[in-house]
Amino acid sequence: MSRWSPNSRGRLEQAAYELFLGQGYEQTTVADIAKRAGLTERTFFRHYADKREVLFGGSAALQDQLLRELDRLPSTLPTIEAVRIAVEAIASLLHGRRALARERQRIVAAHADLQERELIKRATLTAALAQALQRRGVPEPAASLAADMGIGVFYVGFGHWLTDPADRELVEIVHEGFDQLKAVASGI
Amino acid sequence: MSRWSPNSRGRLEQAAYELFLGQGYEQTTVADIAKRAGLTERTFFRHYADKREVLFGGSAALQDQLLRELDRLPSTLPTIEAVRIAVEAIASLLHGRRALARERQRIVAAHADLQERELIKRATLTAALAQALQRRGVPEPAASLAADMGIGVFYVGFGHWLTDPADRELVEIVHEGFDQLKAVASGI
DNA sequence: ATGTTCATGTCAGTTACTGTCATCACATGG
DNA sequence: CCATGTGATGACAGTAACTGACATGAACAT
Repeated sequence: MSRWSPNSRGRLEQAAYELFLGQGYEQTTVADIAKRAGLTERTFFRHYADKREVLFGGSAALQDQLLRELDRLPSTLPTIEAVRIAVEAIASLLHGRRALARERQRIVAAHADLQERELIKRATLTAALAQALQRRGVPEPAASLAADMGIGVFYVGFGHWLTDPADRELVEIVHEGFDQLKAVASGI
Repeated sequence: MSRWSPNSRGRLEQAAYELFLGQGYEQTTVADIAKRAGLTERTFFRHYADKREVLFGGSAALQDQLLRELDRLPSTLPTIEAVRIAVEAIASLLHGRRALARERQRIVAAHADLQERELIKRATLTAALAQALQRRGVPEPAASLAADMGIGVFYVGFGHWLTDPADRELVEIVHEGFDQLKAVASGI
């Protein structure tokens, strides 16, 4: 058997969530998190570049899925349709995780430095999408605009998904978001 | 005469710029900055919430000017025109400071944590503008959209201003940016 | 067997940031 | 002219985020 318990990264993430929710983000030290995960502080920083990053482990998966989905699509598709399908793919990734997402949102909303991190993740995602669209042959500035709109629709929908009392699925909300976007853009 | 030399905040800012440019942002400690300004580290943190903030002293002035200019304008003006005039007002605030802005940009571009701060400043500015527009009677989501567009035009123009070899004034660039925005929005 | 790799531990160090109290020029009011 | 704030700064100790360097030992390859 292995020298160390498996999935140390996941254990760190889980420990962090438990402590952040139980005693607050600021009141939780990295040493606390590591201890609860049965590891040392030094090892935490081998898995996460800094304390905030433990709350953003999912964004890499999101970006991967977005780009992979885009690659699967025929390049004959209109740009906005390709973006819609790719964004809906990452929306479906969050299926059944609304409670978790809400808890995470509560933590992030309460701390300015976490919001900073969220903004740069969004900017990175947008830039990656814009670049992928350019690789598909979409010229500038259409690629950047389409990326902005697509990620914008995703985040707006995400906010609704978290706060709306009705529990519609995020994919649905995002789908309708694109309908509305088209309506606004065509001046209806 | 006064017990302390005047303008300690300004001295801290100047010292910070000199050191950041001379020996790099990371290599410069807050103690270094304070010492060069003839103050102590503790006093630095009384003027700036953290080390990064010393590079963002101007954004408060920007926001003030933006909102003040907007208040001066008659509410009969179309929303986009009001936004244009207010944004052009803050663009004129940077007149003659291009060299300084370029140096600052070089520092910010090289450090992810500074970019995070820049993004949240932009988001704050956008939110403040959207709120001011709502106070003028602009309904949602038009207020938020107009704010996004206005600040977007400003930042895109700012980027061109810094990188373009031709030295057109920022106000001009921003003015034309709004023209282009209108053209794109009306489907030309 | 033997060497290598790789995730982790250990430990010492730096630096950003905070709380608390002292100091003392200046203003203000009597 | 004296007493009494007030406000910006200094002094100092402390916490916690983050880093560099080296050690360890199970797993794995040869």
